Formats: sequence, C-alpha cells, structure tokens
Amino acid sequence: MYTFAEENYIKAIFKIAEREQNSVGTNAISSVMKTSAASVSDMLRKLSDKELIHYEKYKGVTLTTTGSKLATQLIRKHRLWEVFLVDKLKFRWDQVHDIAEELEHINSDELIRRLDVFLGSPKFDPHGDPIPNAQGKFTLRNQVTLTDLQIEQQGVLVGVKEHTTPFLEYLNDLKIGLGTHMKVVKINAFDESFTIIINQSQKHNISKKTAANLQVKVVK
Amino acid sequence: MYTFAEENYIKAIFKIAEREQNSVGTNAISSVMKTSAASVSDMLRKLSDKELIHYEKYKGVTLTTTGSKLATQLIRKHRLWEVFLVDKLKFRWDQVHDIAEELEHINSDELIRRLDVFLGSPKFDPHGDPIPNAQGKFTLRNQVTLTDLQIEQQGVLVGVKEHTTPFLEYLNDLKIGLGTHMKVVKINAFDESFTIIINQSQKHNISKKTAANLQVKVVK
DNA sequence: TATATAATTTAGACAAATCTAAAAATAAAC
DNA sequence: GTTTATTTTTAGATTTGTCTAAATTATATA
Repeated sequence: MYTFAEENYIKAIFKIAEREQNSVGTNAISSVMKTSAASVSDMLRKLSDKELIHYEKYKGVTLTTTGSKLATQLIRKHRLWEVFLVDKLKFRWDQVHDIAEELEHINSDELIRRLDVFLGSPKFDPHGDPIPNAQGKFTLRNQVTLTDLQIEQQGVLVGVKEHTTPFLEYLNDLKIGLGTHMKVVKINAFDESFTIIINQSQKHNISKKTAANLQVKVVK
Repeated sequence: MYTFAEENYIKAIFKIAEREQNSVGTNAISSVMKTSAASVSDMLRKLSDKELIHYEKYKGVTLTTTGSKLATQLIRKHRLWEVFLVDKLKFRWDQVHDIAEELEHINSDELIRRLDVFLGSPKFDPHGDPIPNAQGKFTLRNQVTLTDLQIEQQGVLVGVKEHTTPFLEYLNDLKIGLGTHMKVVKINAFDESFTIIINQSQKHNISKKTAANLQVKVVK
C-alpha cells in the first residue's frame, strides 16, 4: 500500500499531466504540492522505485499504468465522497473539498463499491466533474467554458474548474449553481468582462477569469 | 491537531483504563499497540508534553481531561461510522471494524455532527456498544455477561465484548446476533461450557470463553 | 533484606517526509 | 556558441515513529 504523501504526489502529477500534454516537471509539482523542489526530487526517486512513475533525472516524469490507475481511483474516491457529503449529509458544494481530501485515502475497495451503489452510481460530482468508473474510465460530455460563448448564446452550467471555497461562495452569492441557465448579453471590450442573464431573470457582470472557470453545455 | 499514532495511543490507554481501574503501564500499552515497550516510552513523553496524559516515569499513566475527551470523541466517531457502514452500506457487523479504524481519524466536527443526524443519532453501534454523545457521555444499560446467568434464566443479546472477525463470524454461523433471545439450559461441570437455546428453537453448546463475551439483558 | 525477576527507560539507529543551501544540468539570451 | 538564468538534484539536517540492546528502577521471592 501507499502512504498519504505518495498518493497525493500521484494525484498532483495526474492533474498537471491532464492540462499540460508532455511530461511533468519538478517545479510544477512543487508548486501544486506546496513543498520545495528538493522534496519533490526525493519523492520522485521513491515513486520511481515503486514503479508508479517513469523518471529520468532532469527530464520530468510521466505516470506508469499502475500510477495512472492509482490516480484515477483516488479521484473516483474523492468525487464519490463529495457526492455523499452533499447528497446525503447536506453539505454545500463549497464545504466538501477538504473533507473529501481526507476521505479519499481510506483504504477499502469494498467500501467504495458499496458507497457507489448507495449513491446510485453517480456519473458527476457536486462540482460537475466526471467520476471515473471502477475501471478508471471518465464519462465525457459536450461542454465549453463560458468564454467560448458569443453574445446572445446560451448555456447551462454543468461544471466549475476552480473548487476553492471563496470562488464557490461567490457563485452562491450570485445564485449560480449547477443547472443554472445563462445567456451572454454583452462582452465588455474594456476589461473583457461578461454580462450575463441567469435563469432568464437576474443580470450579472462577471470577470473574464470567473467566466473562464464556468463550464457550460450550449443550448439554443 | 494530533497524529494518527497519537490518537491511537490515547484510544489504547482509554480502553485499558476502562477495565483496569488504576494507572496504565507501558507493557499493557505495548501489547495493545503491538509495538515495543521502548516505543511506548518514547510516545508517552510526547503525549505528556502535549498534556494528553499524566505521566511519571515508572509509575504508569492516566489521561488528562483533554486526553479523555479526545478518546471519547474518537470512540464516538468510530462507532458512528460503524453504524453508517452497517445500516447504510449493508456491511455485516464482522466487516466494519478495520474500516472504522481508519474513518475515525477523519478530522471534521461538522462531518460528525451531520453524520450523527443522518443516522438518526443512534445510541449503540452494530456490536451493541454505546455511542458517546458530543459531550462524551455514554448511555448506560442494564446488562450482564451470559456467564452471570443461572440455569433456566433468559436474556436477549445486547452486545459483544470481542469485535474480531473470527468471533463475529462464529456467531453468524450460530445465527446469533444482537436481539437474539437466549436461555441457559445447562452449565456443564466438566468444561464449564454453556448449553443454550436461542430464539426458542435451536440448541447450542458454547464455551465459557464465548459466553463471557456475550452481553445480555436479563428477561423473565 | 538481599537478590532475582519483571517492567520501564535510555541510547543509538533507521525510514519517511520534509527543509535550506549548494552544486550540477538544462534552457534561454545575447 | 558562450554566457546567464532557470530548473533540478544532491548534501546535510530535522521531526516523527519505530526498532534492538543496554541500563535503570520497581517488584517479587527466598
């Protein structure tokens, strides 16, 4: 079995590799893990010894098949626990990340199998992120970020890229949540901010940065 | 906050102190924790520095108020999670101890508060052990071990002292569980074993050791 | 009570995960 | 294509939790 630290490194590597296509560098990991580059170097040697990553000094790393499976199973556990916390324990979506971060390290395949059944085998978590199945396969979905929409185009919020409490609380304040209908009515040349109408009623002005973190399914 | 190791030591000390009245010795702890006495000595110094235990070298330890609160909260968490695993995820009572042993270290008061509500604020866990409330108070119950019963006396199983899988599986095989009615029909002089009738039908012979691990509420 | 036995602590070591400071390798700039 | 800057690794320490072996203290026995 793996330590919490090892599991967290593998998750970090997976996440970085998801956006940057090529191999993952030490600095990128140290920034995600909030540790020194030296600590990362030490850990990479260990992860390589355990055959979770392919590692060549100074060349960055990629996950092995084993490492990749571990990462998707951790993500599966994290997201299933988030569904439990929101659906069953009635937490808000902005409260669940840190608790799930601990719960994902609980070690029992049977537990996750049963939790999945108990929750009705959900395909997406409370932030709209897909939950990989037991084989590590993610459900794909047609989605774009709000910034991809033109004026007068409309979408339904299906996900958020950023999971931090401040961002989610900001969306709560705006009464924006998964399922919220949004129509772009103006893109402001000066600061590239978006003026949107949510659920055919409330008008809001949101920054480009905010819009870039909203994933929507286009509707006509 | 405390490390897993520290929490496990505090739980061990609490459990030993529960049965032995006086202060708890290093060897007793090392035997429960399956570590060397030397490791225990090291840890006792740390726990004492953190004011979780009263410690005088060579004199054994007792929990401070802080230590005692920590112990009961860990027990509360452990037992609530066991209820979740059995009631909601449909695990058997012999499968839940090890998983709860991990879950009890998850750190969120709000999580436990909500879990308790979700489960309907249960007062006993799947093994019949009382669940301390948020203030650390245990519900008491009139109970004796089966060995305290005389011939022809009857009881209902309300708890088991031993939580190991082999013991609980043995009880499963005998169709003995919480709520099972049992009547002592014979105490065998030779090996002190008990002959009992369960649920007015099946007759079983169980060892004194087994009987001593069954907690019953006397019925007439 | 003196001595043997048991319990406990100390000494010294090790693995895991981290750090800072310094060295080495790679990439960027001129 | 050197030189400079950046990235990465190594060296040497530290903390936590553990170990074995040796020393010390307490308890039991004769």
